[in-house]
Amino acid sequence: MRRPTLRDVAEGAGVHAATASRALNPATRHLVSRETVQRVDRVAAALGYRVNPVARSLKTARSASIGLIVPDLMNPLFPPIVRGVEDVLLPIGYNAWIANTDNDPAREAATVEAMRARNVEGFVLATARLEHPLIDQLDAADVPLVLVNRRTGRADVPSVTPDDVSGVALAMRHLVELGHRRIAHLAGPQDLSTGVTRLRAFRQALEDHGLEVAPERIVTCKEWSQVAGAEGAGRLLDSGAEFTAVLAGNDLLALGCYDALAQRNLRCPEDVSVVGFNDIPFIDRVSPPLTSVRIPQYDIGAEAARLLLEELRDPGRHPRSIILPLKLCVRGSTATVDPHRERRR
Amino acid sequence: MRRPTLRDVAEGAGVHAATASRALNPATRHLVSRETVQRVDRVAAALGYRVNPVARSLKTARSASIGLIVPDLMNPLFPPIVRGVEDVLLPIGYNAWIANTDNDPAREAATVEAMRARNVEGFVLATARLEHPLIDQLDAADVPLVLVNRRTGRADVPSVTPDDVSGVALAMRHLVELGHRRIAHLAGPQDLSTGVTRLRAFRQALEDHGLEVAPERIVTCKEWSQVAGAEGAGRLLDSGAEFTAVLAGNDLLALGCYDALAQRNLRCPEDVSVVGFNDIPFIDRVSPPLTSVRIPQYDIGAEAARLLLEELRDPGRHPRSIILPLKLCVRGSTATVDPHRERRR
DNA sequence: TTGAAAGCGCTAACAT
DNA sequence: ATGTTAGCGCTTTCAA
Repeated sequence: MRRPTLRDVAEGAGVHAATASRALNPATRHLVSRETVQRVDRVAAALGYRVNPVARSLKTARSASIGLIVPDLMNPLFPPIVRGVEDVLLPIGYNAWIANTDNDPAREAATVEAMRARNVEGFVLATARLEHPLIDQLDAADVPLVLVNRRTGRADVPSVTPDDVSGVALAMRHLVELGHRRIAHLAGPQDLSTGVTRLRAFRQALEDHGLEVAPERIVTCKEWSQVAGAEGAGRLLDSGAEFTAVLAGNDLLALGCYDALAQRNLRCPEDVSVVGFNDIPFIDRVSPPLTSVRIPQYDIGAEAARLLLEELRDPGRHPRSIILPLKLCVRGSTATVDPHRERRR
Repeated sequence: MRRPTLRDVAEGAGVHAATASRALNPATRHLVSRETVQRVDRVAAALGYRVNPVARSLKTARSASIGLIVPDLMNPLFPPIVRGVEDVLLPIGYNAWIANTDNDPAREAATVEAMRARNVEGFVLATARLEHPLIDQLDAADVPLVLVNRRTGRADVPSVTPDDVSGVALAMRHLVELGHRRIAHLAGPQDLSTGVTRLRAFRQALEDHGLEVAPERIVTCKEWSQVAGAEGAGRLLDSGAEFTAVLAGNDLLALGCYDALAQRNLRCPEDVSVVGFNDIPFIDRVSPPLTSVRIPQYDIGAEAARLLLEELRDPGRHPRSIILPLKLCVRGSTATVDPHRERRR
């Protein structure tokens, strides 16, 4: 009951293994006569033959699979991206091997190494930091690579990212239209492109609206998490800085901000308005309602997969990056604010 | 700049490749003299040698990796399970290849086949249905296997599951103590063990509390999703059945129930109380607050990984299954209910 | 159009 | 303690 090998098929069809190989491989099938192909196919089907991908991979140094590296599957932002990648790759016979790095560079390096050693043909990486030796190294080794959601500091690595600048502008316009004049920013990690870009766009938006850029209204969080958001918002609230609204770098930070407000018996949006970013699944169910900038997560994954496939098929091609448009999801009351109101102490 | 092979190391150390192989493999290192081991280690380090797992796998038919098959990564229940599995396996040098089946049996079969062909040594499966030919087949082929969260119809496949019966009992006791007497159940898919077990436990709990088991208060949902929950709750509400509380089969169904209630201008908990199951991440933030039964998702993953490792190390061993305890997370007002109140129409 | 032969990189049974 | 040899299952160049 051993799994049949190519030799078994070849013997059954009365041909040499090499011929059977050619007959079974769509790319070389044309080298074999019609009758032989049919005979081999029939025997293969009868025996239930399946090519051994390990042997094939040892020979060809390919694998019909790519690695998909995610920093944190518990962040609801990433599962839809995974799905987008899979939906493009699986139908054309590629496998996506998903791995979770838990934001740990060592774990990331180990996983990438393990996958490379297994001949994955490329990577979709959602873990990019601005300074990212591993990415530099992969790029230098000409490993096909597409970054999603975040970019690295270098411009020449292909990526698929949301249009954070426009997204922040949308969110800020919304707040300004509600009457807010003193707006704070709960910024994300400044070693990630998303954190930096959104902070920069925040400053730009203030200027565009003729508002003061007050450094004390900007607080940086160490990671994209609810806990870090609560900690950062706590610093902001306890600093005495004056503001009526907070633009959170993402939804998890916004949730943390909610925690910090509740802890200080401040109401939202009566005392402070909060706007989030990403519009993660289920965020439409939280209380108080959170207005958020929607990112096309599934499309980011799908586009990344397509970009990677292009790279695989045409290695010399000039690297491209894609920026996807965002839209604002307004939730909760849209009552305007007295711009002169003071935050309750 | 070719990746160094074992032969390169062997030549550099002046030994035969077989000796180098033995020296580098912890399991066979004792067969080689101390000096030779040192010399080989030094050369390997200098060259940056890494074993080629594809070649090793072709030879040994093993892979130091297992497959982790998840039905739907977008369901927040699963990422913590993934993490539990990884945290046990990675430190001992095993890789977990994660795959998402999107609840599609064909996709599941293809993924499992792809992984088996790559010599994964076992599976952690979170996709079990009660009737599940693929599981029967894997079990018949003696593929090491642990089911998580859900079980199949057969008792002899190892599994790690939550104690759904006790969980339902806790939830029902809570509702009864709040004064509810007519309690409905939004049941999950009846081809999954979780759906069936929770429904059965619901009936049992009614009897234990001396309450009537009214068939019109039980509605089955086709899948564990918010949409299916809204659809099921809609049927329940529109049927004219009388009830003051709903036990939802899981949190996603509970959220769907919220949608159905809101659509009909019914308030929660004033008109209908809802209790969920799983206590998924972020469910503590939804409005109105949802009481839910907490499942130790991370522990389920970790225990499953341990069970699988035992199977790998001791294949003949009698299969075990593990049931993990649950607890109730009460949220929102705990005001008691007039048992004679009528649901608003 | 097909066959022969070599080899991808490694391990393990056997021999020394 | 180390070397020899064979082979895991496949693809691919070369020859016929």
